[in-house]
Amino acid sequence: MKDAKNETITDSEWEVMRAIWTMGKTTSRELIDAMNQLQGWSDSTTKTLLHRLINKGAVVQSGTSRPFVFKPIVGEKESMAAAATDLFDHMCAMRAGSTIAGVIKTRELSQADIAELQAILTEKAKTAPEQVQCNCLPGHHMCEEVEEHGQ
Amino acid sequence: MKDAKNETITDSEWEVMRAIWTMGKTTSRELIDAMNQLQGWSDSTTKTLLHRLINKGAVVQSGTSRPFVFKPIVGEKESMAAAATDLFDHMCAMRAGSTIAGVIKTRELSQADIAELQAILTEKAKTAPEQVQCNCLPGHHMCEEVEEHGQ
DNA sequence: CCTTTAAATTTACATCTGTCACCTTTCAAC
DNA sequence: GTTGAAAGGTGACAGATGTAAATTTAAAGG
Repeated sequence: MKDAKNETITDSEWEVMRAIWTMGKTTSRELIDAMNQLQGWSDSTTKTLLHRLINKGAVVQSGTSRPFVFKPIVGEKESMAAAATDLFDHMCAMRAGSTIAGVIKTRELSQADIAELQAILTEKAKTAPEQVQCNCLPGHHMCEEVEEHGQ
Repeated sequence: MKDAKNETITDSEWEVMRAIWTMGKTTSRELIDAMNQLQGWSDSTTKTLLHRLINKGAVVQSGTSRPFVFKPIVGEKESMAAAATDLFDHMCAMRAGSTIAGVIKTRELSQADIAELQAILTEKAKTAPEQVQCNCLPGHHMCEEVEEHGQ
C-alpha cells in the first residue's frame, strides 16, 4: 500500500496513520492508548510503528520538550488515492469497472458522494470507449469470457 | 491483498495469477516464459510462486503426465472484489466516496461499465444517508475537516 | 533400458513485517 | 541535586516475501 509520497506503508502502519489522521495531531501517549484500544497492541508496538512512519517521512515529530507532538505529513486523502491507484494498477484494466461496481455496492456513500460520482460518470461517458482492453499479457489483448469468467 | 477465498495473495503472486487468469490454463513453461517477458523473472521465481499459489489453493495442477496443466481455482473477478474490499476496509469510511471518485477519474471505463455504475448509484441514492460517519476511532466519530484535510 | 533434457520440487537467503521486551533519557517533584 | 515515572529509542525475533540456485524426477529418443 502506498502513501501520498509513494512510500510503502504497511498494513499495521496504515492503522496507525488512520488514528493520527483522525486525531490531527497527537502525543505518543494518546496514540499508544488509542492503538491499544483499537488493536490491542502493546506500547512498544505502537512506538515502533510510529518511528518507522517518521523514518518513512509520513509523520513528523515536533515540539522541544517532552511529550512531543506527532503530526501527519502525508495527507489522508492523497494516501488513500495512492493506495487505490496502486491496487488497480495491478489488476486487469478490463475488469476495473465491475470491481468498482462491487465496491460501490458494498460501501456506504453519502448523497453528496453519489452526486459527485454521477457527475464524474456523466462527464466520462462523453469520451468512454466501447470496450476496454485487457492489459495482463502482451499480445494477448483480451481475457477469455468477460462476464462469467473464472472457473 | 486477498483472493476469492480470503487467502492472502502477495503482490508477486498476484502478477502470476493475472497471467494464469488471462491464459485460462497453462503449462509451467508457458507461464515461465510469460513471466520472464512481463517481469524479467527467472524460471525459478515463477516456479516458486506457482507452487505457493497451489499451496494456497488458488491454482490447481491437473493432468497425469508431464507437462502438467495449471488452472486457476479462485476467480479473477471475485479475487479483485476481495482485494478491493480488503483495501477499503482499512480506510476511513467517510472518505470512501472521494477515493472511489479518484479511481473512476483515472481509470478507463467502457460505456457499459459507466452505465452499470450509473444504475447502481441511482439505486443507491434512494437510501443513501446525508453523511457517512468516520470509523477510525471509537467515540471520535468525525474526522476533522472533510474537504481540505491533512496539512 | 540408458541418456538427455525438460519439468517439478527443495532448499536458500536477504529483506520486510508484525510484535514486543528492555534500555535510556527527561521532566517534575521532592 | 536525586530519583522515579513517563517518554523515547534500540535490539530482537519469528514468520512472510521476493528472488533464485540446486536437486530430483520423469518423459522421450536412440
